[in-house]
Amino acid sequence: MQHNHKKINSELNPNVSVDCVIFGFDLEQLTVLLIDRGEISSAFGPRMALPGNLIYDNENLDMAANRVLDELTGLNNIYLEQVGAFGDPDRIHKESDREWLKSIRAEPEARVITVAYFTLVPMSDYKPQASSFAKNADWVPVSEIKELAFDHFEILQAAKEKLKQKIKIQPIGFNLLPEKFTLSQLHRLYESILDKPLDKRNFRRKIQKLDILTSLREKQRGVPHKPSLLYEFNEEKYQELTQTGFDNFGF
Amino acid sequence: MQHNHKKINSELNPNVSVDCVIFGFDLEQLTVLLIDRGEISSAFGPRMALPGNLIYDNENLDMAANRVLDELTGLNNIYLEQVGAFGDPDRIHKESDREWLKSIRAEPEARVITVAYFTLVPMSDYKPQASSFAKNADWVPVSEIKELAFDHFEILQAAKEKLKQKIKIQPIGFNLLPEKFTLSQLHRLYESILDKPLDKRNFRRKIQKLDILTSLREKQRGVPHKPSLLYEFNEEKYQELTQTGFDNFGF
DNA sequence: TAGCTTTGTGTCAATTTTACACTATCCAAA
DNA sequence: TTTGGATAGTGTAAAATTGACACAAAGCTA
Repeated sequence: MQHNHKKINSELNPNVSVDCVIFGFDLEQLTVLLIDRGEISSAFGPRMALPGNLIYDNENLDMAANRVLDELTGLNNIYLEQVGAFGDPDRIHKESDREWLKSIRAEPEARVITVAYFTLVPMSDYKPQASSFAKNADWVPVSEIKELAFDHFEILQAAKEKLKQKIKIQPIGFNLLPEKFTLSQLHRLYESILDKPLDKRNFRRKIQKLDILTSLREKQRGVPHKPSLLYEFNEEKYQELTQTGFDNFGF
Repeated sequence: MQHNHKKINSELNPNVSVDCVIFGFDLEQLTVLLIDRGEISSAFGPRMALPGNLIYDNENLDMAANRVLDELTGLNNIYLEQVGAFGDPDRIHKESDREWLKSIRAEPEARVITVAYFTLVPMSDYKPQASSFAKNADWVPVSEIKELAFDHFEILQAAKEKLKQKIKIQPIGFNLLPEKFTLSQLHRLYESILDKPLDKRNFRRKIQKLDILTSLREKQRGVPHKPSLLYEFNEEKYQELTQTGFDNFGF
């Protein structure tokens, strides 16, 4: 698959990269989009990594993050929020990482600081397509991730932390479910992100009070238990809310 | 443009800098530590800037921030927290900034992304001493700052925002007052940071409930009004609190 | 000693939080 | 067709928190 980007008249900046932590939700658990670097000749070490790469010298960081994400996974036009900068001098110098970098970078030994970004997307709308040096790109449950290339595991932890904070302040996470969803799914989503159990009744009460869900007259079908009512997310009310601002959405 | 990135100890990395937003409180208002770049030959433009400079190629970001802060202002050994990365390709290319950079940098035209840090310190404990390219270093009330060098004004805004968030989650700000302080001073501090009035009685109630203040048997002296009781900050209880974690300290 | 300035204090109503258990509905298997 | 398994859906009462609000006390100064 070919990507068509605006032509960029510049060279790569050997010292600065971006990495993207794209969270999704498979209705069971929180997932994150990873690329597979493939078998790394002689070395062992994690094959999986966050999608990321060097920036161009004349490109701003947000755009670089979007470009890199697109190049590696085919996801494009996504609002990304910064996690922070990671700049340990030897963050990319584990033996296996080094070996891999030699195969893809002009200056594999250069000091690189990276700026990490994150966001949430509805998994169903985004089917990753690996290209460039990504041998594969796919959603992986966060709970299954034990190690990643470079310092990407650390970056992932930081992104999770940001996410926890953010969900207490903004009703994100709705746009991460399919168009029609159940309150239980939303409930599970919040529990996945906050990583702790939430009382069912209290959760439902609180969410409903936000008044950003519209209940459809439609039920789940084909489930081997009492079917749930389906809900839709009300974008309009949501916009209203974020305008007014609300500090008070903690669990 | 040529970059030279051999791993020589103590070579400056031309593409990455750090900037520090050090907040203080003069018992009246929130202040921030700025350096004065002095008269910039022909150009006009803001003279004041956040203390910041390029990192060394083998130095991690946190240490770089501390080193640079020390070099420019004499403040050292301070815990700094990241604000984020700022990387607009022409963030340092206003005419007046350019001219100044020519006088202090080997590669004044290089693309530089900067990682900003912030913290709060008790002003009384830190007397800035300008050196290196800082002609002067001093505390300036945040409310008086209208413009700064480079994108530093934008960085300052972002740091203020972080600070607002942080103070709602952690009882910072105590260590920013003198050892003995009054509740009114603490009250004013919170109002300065949150940039809105807080009800006196409710504020006092809420703060006291935290149980991290010990009331001294001592009064203010020499004030032309009813003297206030003095309080001390109880570090022990504070540690306990941050352990337990508390989500619930909003105003 | 009168006046100015800031400190310090309490209550009530409204809202929010927390803890907690049982019935209803669907599917599948017997 | 009945039964069992699974999840959905629902209400209340006690406790804690929030928000609004006004006046006397203490020190200084003129």
